[in-house]
Amino acid sequence: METVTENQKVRTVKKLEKMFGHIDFKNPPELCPVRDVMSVASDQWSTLIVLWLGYFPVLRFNKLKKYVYGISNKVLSQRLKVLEADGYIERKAYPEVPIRVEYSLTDFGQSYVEKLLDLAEWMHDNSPKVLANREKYGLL
Amino acid sequence: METVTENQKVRTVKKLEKMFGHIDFKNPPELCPVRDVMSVASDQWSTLIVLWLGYFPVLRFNKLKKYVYGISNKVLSQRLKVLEADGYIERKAYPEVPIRVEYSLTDFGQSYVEKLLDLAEWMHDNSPKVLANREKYGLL
DNA sequence: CGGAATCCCACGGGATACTG
DNA sequence: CAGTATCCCGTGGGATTCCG
Repeated sequence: METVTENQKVRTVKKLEKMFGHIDFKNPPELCPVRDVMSVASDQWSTLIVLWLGYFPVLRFNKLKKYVYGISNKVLSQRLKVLEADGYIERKAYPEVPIRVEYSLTDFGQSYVEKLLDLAEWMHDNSPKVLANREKYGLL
Repeated sequence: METVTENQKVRTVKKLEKMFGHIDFKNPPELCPVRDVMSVASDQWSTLIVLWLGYFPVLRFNKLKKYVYGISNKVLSQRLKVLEADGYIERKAYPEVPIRVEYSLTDFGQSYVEKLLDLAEWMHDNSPKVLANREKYGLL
């Protein structure tokens, strides 16, 4: 059970002040990190990909597809491209026959995984609570 | 610049082991917290809603719609319902005319915001790096 | 004011087949 | 093996209207 102190709340507000305080809603802000950057990396499939690459230091396309079960070829290669472009992962192709391609986290991606994993762990620990809520809510 | 030590990596793997280690890919796992719970709360619109409710202790529908600019009525009320069902937020309706409805974080939601904010801050701090990567990647 | 309802379209994304 | 290309479908979600 996590109790939230008033002090924590105040600190939270302060942080959010820095992130959101300056936004002018008349003129849509140029660029919002949460919208533009975080939404990409925190997409449902991308998070799974990144987490699995945090688990195994290096993975090939089809392994990844197996672990991130349910993902299609199209979406997987799409997400991999974006994650590479944004600097989270690295792609190494070996010109053998048949070709071999290895994906791994960059240092940047590794530090992202640490953060993401904090959240994932919290979700993991609290999912029973959420599911209980859901059910209770459904019964009303 | 964040350097990732080998020790950190090892701890990361250990955590992921606990979360993912037991999964059997032949039979799709019953329920995965990251897929089922996290994906809901970490949806792009939901994160923005939750963060704004961390900023302002209580918000009404139209205020929320203003802050989470770009969101439609439909999606906003949809997300609010889900967030309420999952226990992150609380909805209070005052039977005045015209009716007034106030949304706020539950204690549970507040503790979620703390976690989410950690990630958002990291994104905020690192978005320049990501955007630089993106551009460089685009030029190749 | 806070939504629910309706309509409608774009496009995200699944399945399959094909290629370097 | 690692994707790309194609096709096709479902639905998420935007705009608008209406109701309590």
